[in-house]
Amino acid sequence: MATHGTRGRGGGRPTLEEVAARAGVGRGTVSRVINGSPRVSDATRAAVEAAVTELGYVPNTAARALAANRTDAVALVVPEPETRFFAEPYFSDMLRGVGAELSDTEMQLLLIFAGSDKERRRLAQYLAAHRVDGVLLVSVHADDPLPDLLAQLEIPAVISGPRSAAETLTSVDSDNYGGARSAVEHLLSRGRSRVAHITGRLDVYGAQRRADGYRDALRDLGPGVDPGLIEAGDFTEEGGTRAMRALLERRPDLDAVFAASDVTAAGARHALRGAGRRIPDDVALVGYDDSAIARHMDPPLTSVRQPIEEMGRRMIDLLLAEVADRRPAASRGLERTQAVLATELVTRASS
Amino acid sequence: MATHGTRGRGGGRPTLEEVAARAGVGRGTVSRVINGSPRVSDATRAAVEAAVTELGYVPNTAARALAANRTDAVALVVPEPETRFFAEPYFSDMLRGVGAELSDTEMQLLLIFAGSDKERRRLAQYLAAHRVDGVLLVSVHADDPLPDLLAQLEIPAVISGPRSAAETLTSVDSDNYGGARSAVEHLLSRGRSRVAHITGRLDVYGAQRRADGYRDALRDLGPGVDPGLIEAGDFTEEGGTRAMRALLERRPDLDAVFAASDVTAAGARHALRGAGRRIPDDVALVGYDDSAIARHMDPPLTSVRQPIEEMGRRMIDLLLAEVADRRPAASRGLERTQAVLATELVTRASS
DNA sequence: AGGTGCTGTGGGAGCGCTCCCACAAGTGAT
DNA sequence: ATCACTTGTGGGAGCGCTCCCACAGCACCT
Repeated sequence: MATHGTRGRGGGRPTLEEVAARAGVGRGTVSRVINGSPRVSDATRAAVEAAVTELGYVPNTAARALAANRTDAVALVVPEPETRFFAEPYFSDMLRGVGAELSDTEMQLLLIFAGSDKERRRLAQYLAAHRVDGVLLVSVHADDPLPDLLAQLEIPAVISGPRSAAETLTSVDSDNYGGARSAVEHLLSRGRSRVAHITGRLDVYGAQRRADGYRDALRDLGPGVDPGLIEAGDFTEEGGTRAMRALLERRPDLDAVFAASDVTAAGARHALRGAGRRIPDDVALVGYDDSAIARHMDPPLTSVRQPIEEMGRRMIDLLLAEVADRRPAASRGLERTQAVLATELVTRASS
Repeated sequence: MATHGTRGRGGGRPTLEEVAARAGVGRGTVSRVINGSPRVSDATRAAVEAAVTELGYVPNTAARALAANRTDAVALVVPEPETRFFAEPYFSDMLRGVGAELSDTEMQLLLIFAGSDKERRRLAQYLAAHRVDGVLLVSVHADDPLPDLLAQLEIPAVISGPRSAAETLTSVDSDNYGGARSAVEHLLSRGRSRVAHITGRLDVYGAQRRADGYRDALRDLGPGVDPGLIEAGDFTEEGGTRAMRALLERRPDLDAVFAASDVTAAGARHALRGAGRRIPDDVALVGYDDSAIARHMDPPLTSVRQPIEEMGRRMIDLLLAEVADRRPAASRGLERTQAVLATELVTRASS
């Protein structure tokens, strides 16, 4: 409203050039100060900083992005509808870790849902436009084309659960195999011998690894693997109930169940109650994730805790390193980075 | 690594200029096609579109932002820690509406939490850099400086619950007054005459309006207002319990309670049970929000439903209109826009 | 025939930065 | 004194767009 000059000049935000004039230095020098270059004398730096403060200078992100060819933003891509995102504490824990690690950075975090086909097309467009410097991928299914798209566009990316043992992307994972083993070992050590397993969706690598851990623990420390004690679930409550019913039908003498997720365990509990089995007296139950469900279940559920928040932090660390190198790990031709974080068994009344 | 030319040329993404050359037209014409200007002949448009497809051209957002001085992004700012965001279905419903409305747009949605002081400083910096074209504000307290900052920066903004009757920002709200009235009318029509009210945080305008609706309904249709039947709550469960105990002590003969939120009602229920009152036989209970809590309560809770998803949609509509006008509603000097959406009473067993 | 509009088009100027080359001034070895 | 480097600095050249002015071509009026 107070503007009048040549063409809106004066009312706008100060530019680098104006800061330079004010500080009595050149444009390049101001840029160096702003970007923390060490090649500036203390006196000059102080003068520039004063000018920045006086003018209330804030860099223009668009100009910087154009000139430097980077966006200072990374995306957390969730290939699920919003609903699941909110329903599962996994995501919120991850987000907390990511946000915490990013908070002492200039990086901006974008949260992108790609649940529907439409959203996925938008995302593809978005990535093609290189609107982010890097991508964090969580909960990706084995057949998802997203990782390949990212590789093709040469966008740095870190995936939270590898799609397979041959994952090419940099990945961060918790020790699903070890976590499952510790759960089964725990059950065996409590004197259970007929330990059943309700798996997760077996097209998810982590679910396979949990099943592997279950099998190996029984083979190494227990009575061996009985295929009749394994039933496929899908990480859902209904799946857990259905699988538990099938197991009870097939092996009515089972005395313990290791479920691939807490939600699955909740479903299993429902079927067990329906069949009149007491937990843990008749059947011990162990879940996976150590989510709120586990704590609030009746009886409270023994569960394998994953350090999800820390996984988020590690993912950002690795991603920022790749971004700093200006290209994805794969195209550097080096061995891939696969971080695996330890899990912890949280023992409660259900086992 | 396959690059060698002048300076990385050829390996990069195609530019407008290259598309223009390919289509045999000028740069300006391609720009017009990309931006859907009507001033292009059909033949030319087709040629350009073909070139775009062949080259796989995707506009460079940074360049566009710099030249056009807009970002094609709006932010949903949540002045709460992530935790609350995930805990309350309010936000996820809102997000769904916003996302849905935005999905046929080129606009990008950013989700920004500003719970801590540190986060708020970052946000201020972010807004000062004009990294978004507009802002959606939800759940803002009366003394929050954010709206003023936005006004000062002349950034279009829409707020989800006005801070007061004198709100200067464009706002979208549900009819708190009418919703409260309908709740009380419902209780009166069921033959209750000593209807108590546990308010929300009274520094939240919506909570004031609910209290107003409660009072007016009793004055107009019932036995009048008894101040002893009103107790301040704070939207929390503990607050509900505490307030309910105080009410029972003061007016042991009350026969109905209208709580300013479902969570508050859950707290009230706890106190009522503790005092041996049956719901609804002795005391009828009505909540507000129609959240998951209401459906799962025992007995299921009658509650006032707000059309949150639609509120999200309306907010985006209004915001995009302001953004299109290139300035906040306030600085256009016109009357402010205040959308108020109707609520709906969902009757269940608690009343 | 000359105006007076349109419509469609080309391309210059400029958005505010970063990158990098050029160069002055200082430092120390020869 | 000379050379070789290092340190700090200025400013040109661009990044890839949008905006807008200029202008050609054409229709339709006087």
